Amino acid sequence: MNIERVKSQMRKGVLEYCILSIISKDEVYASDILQTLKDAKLIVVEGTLYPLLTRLKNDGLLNYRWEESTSGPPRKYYGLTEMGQKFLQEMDVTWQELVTSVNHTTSKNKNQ
Amino acid sequence: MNIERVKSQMRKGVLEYCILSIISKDEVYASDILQTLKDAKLIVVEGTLYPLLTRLKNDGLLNYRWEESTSGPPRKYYGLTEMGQKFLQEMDVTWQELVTSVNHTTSKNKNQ
DNA sequence: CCTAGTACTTTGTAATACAAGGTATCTTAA
DNA sequence: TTAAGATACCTTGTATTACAAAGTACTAGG
Repeated sequence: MNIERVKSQMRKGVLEYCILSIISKDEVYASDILQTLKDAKLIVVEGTLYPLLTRLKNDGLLNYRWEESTSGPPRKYYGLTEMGQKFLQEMDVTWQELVTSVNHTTSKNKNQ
Repeated sequence: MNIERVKSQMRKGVLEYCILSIISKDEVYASDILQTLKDAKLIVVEGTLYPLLTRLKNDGLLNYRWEESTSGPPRKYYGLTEMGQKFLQEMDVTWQELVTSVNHTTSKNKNQ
């Protein structure tokens, strides 16, 4: 048991939410997403992200288009589907509710 | 893919944190914890909680004492060890950092 | 071509939440 | 005294999924 495992656990739950949110702002490809998450200290590795993107696509929340790159192989640029946008809105609510619940449960005041 | 799965996912990451926090406020037994979590809309079932309490105890974060009940079999009342208290403090920080990271990542403003 | 860099994919493993069922203890009431 | 119901704790099997590590494929530059 160490704090890193806890951090990893907490991250898991919000990964999909953060990824959908990142994609909602701009068409991006995997490396962009990794960099954005890294900047936000939400560390994720390739082997986690790629299967997750595939899953979200198969669930109809994402779509993508191939785009040529001037510095390597072509990239998959992801965007939100209409369904993805609706889902993201629900996740916004879910996240806010979770924050409220956790802050309430963990508040120092015993009788709350 | 449905929003319930997402909620469940998000809950997972903070379960240990909430449970340690609940125990830090008062000596409680499993049913107390379940009720507190339920009140906070952090639904958990027995089959999840018991193994988790055992794990936290084996990791040295919790201890317990048996106490007779006037309305059924004896109960295990859990308390935090010194190590558990320290760990809880680290989790407080970890949770705050996560909230900051997620809110940052999912803010509507593209350039933040 | 060969090497280095970039991008995407796959495979195996470990962790763990949950559903469902099980065991043990205690109280109550006939 | 015993059967039924309630309470409390525990176990097993399954599915999900993050991660590490290794693999495949494409491009550019010398």
